[in-house]
Amino acid sequence: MATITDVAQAAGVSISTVSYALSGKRSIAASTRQRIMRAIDELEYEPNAGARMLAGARTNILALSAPLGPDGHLPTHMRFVTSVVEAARAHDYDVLLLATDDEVSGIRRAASRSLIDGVVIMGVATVDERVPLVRRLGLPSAFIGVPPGIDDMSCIDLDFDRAGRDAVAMLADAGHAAIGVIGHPHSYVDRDTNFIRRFTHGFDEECRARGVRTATQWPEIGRSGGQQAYDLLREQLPDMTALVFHCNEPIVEGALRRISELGLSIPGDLSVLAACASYAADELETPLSAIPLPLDEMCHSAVENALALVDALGHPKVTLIAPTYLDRGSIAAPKPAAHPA
Amino acid sequence: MATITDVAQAAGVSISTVSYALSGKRSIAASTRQRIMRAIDELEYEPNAGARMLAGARTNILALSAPLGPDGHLPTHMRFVTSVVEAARAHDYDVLLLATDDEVSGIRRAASRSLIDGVVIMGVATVDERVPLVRRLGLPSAFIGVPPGIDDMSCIDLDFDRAGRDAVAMLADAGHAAIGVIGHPHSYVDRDTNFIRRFTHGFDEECRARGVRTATQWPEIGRSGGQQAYDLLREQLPDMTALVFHCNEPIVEGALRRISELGLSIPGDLSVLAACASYAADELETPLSAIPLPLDEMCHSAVENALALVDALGHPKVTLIAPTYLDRGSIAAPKPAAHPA
DNA sequence: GCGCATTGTCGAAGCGCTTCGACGATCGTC
DNA sequence: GACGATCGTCGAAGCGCTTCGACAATGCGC
Repeated sequence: MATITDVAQAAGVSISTVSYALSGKRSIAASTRQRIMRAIDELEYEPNAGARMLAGARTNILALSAPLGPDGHLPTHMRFVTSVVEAARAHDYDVLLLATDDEVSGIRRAASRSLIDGVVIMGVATVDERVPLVRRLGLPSAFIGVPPGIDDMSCIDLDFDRAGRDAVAMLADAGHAAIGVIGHPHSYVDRDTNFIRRFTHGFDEECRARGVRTATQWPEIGRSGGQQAYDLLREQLPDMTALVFHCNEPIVEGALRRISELGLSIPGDLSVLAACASYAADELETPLSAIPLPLDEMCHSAVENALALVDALGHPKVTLIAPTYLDRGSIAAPKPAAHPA
Repeated sequence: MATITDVAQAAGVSISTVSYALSGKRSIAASTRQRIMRAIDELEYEPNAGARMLAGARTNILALSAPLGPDGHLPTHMRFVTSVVEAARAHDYDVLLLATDDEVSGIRRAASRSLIDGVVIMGVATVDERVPLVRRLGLPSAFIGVPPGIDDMSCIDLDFDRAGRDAVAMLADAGHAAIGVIGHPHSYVDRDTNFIRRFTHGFDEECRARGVRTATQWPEIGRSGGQQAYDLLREQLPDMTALVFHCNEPIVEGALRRISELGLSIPGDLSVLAACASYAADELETPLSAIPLPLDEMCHSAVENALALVDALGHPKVTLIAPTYLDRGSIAAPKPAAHPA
């Protein structure tokens, strides 16, 4: 392993000159810089991480606090994790993965050891212990998700409220007067997960404003949960002509299967919208029109937010990403005066 | 942030005494040790990671090289990642996640910066560039998976060859003479993924030894791939009475759906075995008997292997975990002289 | 020409810890 | 009593880097 001293000797300068050439914090003559860079290439020099951390108080490591509970949706989780790693790499940052159940102790440990420059926090609960922790630590932090009532933190999220409204508007504009919702597993709801509340709030408000009748089922996890939820919805809302999925793909698949078993066609008999979909709604057996979850954009923004705070260039801000719409033909006007579902 | 100097002052000893009390590398009087530990508690001291790395050449970070290709199975991947993180935590190690496409540069970077003590490598291809890299770097490395012809590395894996043999034996013992296989997506096979070759080798050898006829389909990714694979298998092996899945759950689900559509019952008309299942085969619509992938055991062993090499306590070894069997009633004797599938 | 600002480079200090070498006190054996 | 081993603790060096303060040379404006 070549050290900075080796590079300095090879380039015929002092080690501080090498350090400045790398950091750009002082002017270096072009010819000197070239000599140094050549020496670095030839010696395959990589700065020692421990020395950099100790001397410069910058580690180039972000923690990702990504607790995976027993009911977590693995594909979505993995997508988030991967996207954060990619975004961090673009800034020469590595990601230390904190995936244990007790994420508070993970953050505390890594921060207290001065091992991380900042943290990206996902899986944000309504009352999230990580908020006061990072506040107390003064740790540059970026949330993927918005804990309610928090405005002194950097948060990025889809505008779930808007998404709920848009979902209703879209279906109401197509003529639907009775819209069912299959939501996330009730275990998420029991945990008072904030994004669900925001979506539901927007959805319900828009229904009220437009005189649309609605009912929601919070299913069990898994395909059978989706099937049962659809059956229950049909009882609750017998004239339902449109269905909104605000849940992940196993539930969606279960419900779609049930719809198919009942001989209902999409969108002929039932219009379907996948709202805030983290999955590829076009790869389902029936491709669904969707309001997609802008997962990559969220992750990239979260990393930018965290690094802005690390560099003291930014201040905490809450950013909501406007929902978009992907039309895959699963929405149409309801059949006249029929009771299709 | 309290430093070791603060602790030493509070305990009335030198900083080297504090260091020895923490490391246990020199004898410390019990009363002195107590004074020190009390000071550590009161000051909430955590050692500075950079200083430890620089002074002691031990980082307490393992890298996890976990490349996720475009056809990767996200749930399985996430399970592996989580399990490695958990295993590392048990040894007070954190995990640096290298999930970028070019995993060779990730390992090289982290090692060259002396940022990691070792690396756990998953997603092992038959010809894997990471093998010569870690060999050249002399980096303590543990593979989840066995690159063929490699015996100077620490590898842990299920004994896929044995699993293939056991699958045949189990079904042949129940009386099946024609067994179909739905394997992993052909894109995996195109990549010459070694665990598939080992499973297939054991499977085919055991079929030959027992005079069992067999055919294999390598489907497209996804549910429809599973459905098509099953249909093709029925054409290839019209008297097929048993089916082995050696693939992940979307394909399994697609094939199971097709089986159900054809009005076939499991195990009455068709015996089914999930081989090397990384998913919870008991949570499928039809719970399947399975040879499970011992994912957690593999990950924990890999971490142990890596740390043994870090501590220079172990030498590279290849360990194959014997397959186990979970009976969930999806295997029975074939119907006499019928052509059920 | 003089003074000030900029460019370019240097040596030294020090970040927080680990570990080496040393020393004093105590104990056990001859 | 003398010697060697062990226990217990210390101060100093140094790990590889960043950054401070300083200095010399050069360029520009008055």
